[in-house]
Amino acid sequence: METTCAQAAPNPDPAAVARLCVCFNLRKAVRAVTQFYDTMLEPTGLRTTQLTVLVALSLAQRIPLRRFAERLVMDRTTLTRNLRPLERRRLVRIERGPDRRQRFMSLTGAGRAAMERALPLWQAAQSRMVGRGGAERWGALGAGLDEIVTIAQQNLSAAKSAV
Amino acid sequence: METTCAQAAPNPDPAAVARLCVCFNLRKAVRAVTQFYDTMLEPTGLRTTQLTVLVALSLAQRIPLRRFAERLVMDRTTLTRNLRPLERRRLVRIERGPDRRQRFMSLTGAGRAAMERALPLWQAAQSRMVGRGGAERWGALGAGLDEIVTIAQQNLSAAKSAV
DNA sequence: CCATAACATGTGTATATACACCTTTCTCGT
DNA sequence: ACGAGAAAGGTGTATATACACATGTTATGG
Repeated sequence: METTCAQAAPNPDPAAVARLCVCFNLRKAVRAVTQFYDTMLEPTGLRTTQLTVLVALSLAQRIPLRRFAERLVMDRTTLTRNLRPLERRRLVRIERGPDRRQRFMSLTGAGRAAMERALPLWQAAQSRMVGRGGAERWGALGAGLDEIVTIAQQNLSAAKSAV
Repeated sequence: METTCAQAAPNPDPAAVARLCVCFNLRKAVRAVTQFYDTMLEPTGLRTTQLTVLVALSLAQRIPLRRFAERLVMDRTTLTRNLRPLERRRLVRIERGPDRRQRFMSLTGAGRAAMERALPLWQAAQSRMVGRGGAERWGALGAGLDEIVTIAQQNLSAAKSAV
């Protein structure tokens, strides 16, 4: 037998919200993990965010800012600001293309060298996170995260177009 | 047959780093998810981070700052700054206790009301993320995130004590 | 009782993140 | 060829995050 209709949905229980919220749990995890990776990378003077920019850039030489931001699932203007410290340290180079609106980014020699120096420390941090035999378990989690990115992006554009 | 020993470990392949890095994948996911939740919560004037602070505070009235920060896996000083906008809007109250070093935080009536107004919107966002029948799959992911927090914290203190 | 350590918190600074708005440059229809 | 709109990017502002350092407060050993 069903409840007799027309009850207003009650607000969710705050304890359940705290336990179940996808966003909260992800943010909590990212705080813990970023602190650890950043500590491990500290001798290189690079943060994890900066290393990932260098790594992604090493895979896509001379890419315009907008496409690079999309690839990183990062707001365009966030990428602009994140490049600032790397540019100051001459690890990345930004040049105009023939279409003078576009800016093309690429790694400098110093940038590639800094990345190479940092990779062993990244490997150490990564190994301690995934541990022995963690490959399968982390594989599932990584796939879940990829899926989450897709769903969140679909939901976001649905929410925006449903003005 | 094994390789003849004594090769220096080669640097990891940048493509593998980008694909496998726990920190990078988490941060990417958190960007996408936070954007979606924040968009859904936009009518309330609260961000997801702020809502989670209100929710957590509703579960722990009059808690000192340090303990609250630990519970959220958040740096103490980060919490101080995150409280600022909520305090300005009179959603949380901060008072000294008998031990005059401590600050006790608690929700105001307005804070509780703002939380109650935001919860339905949070529920809508959450439902769209976990989807139909997503409970089990998200359950596994949530457990994985909890585990990641534990491992990252253990690794962090190990790294810090191993000066 | 006082000096010192331990403790709780705030501040200065730097990066990470994204929205709203603006400027510059290109494209395309007429 | 020109003007409207699209496209690429930057800036102003606000929050989120955390480390190094500074301040005030309590506990504690002599």
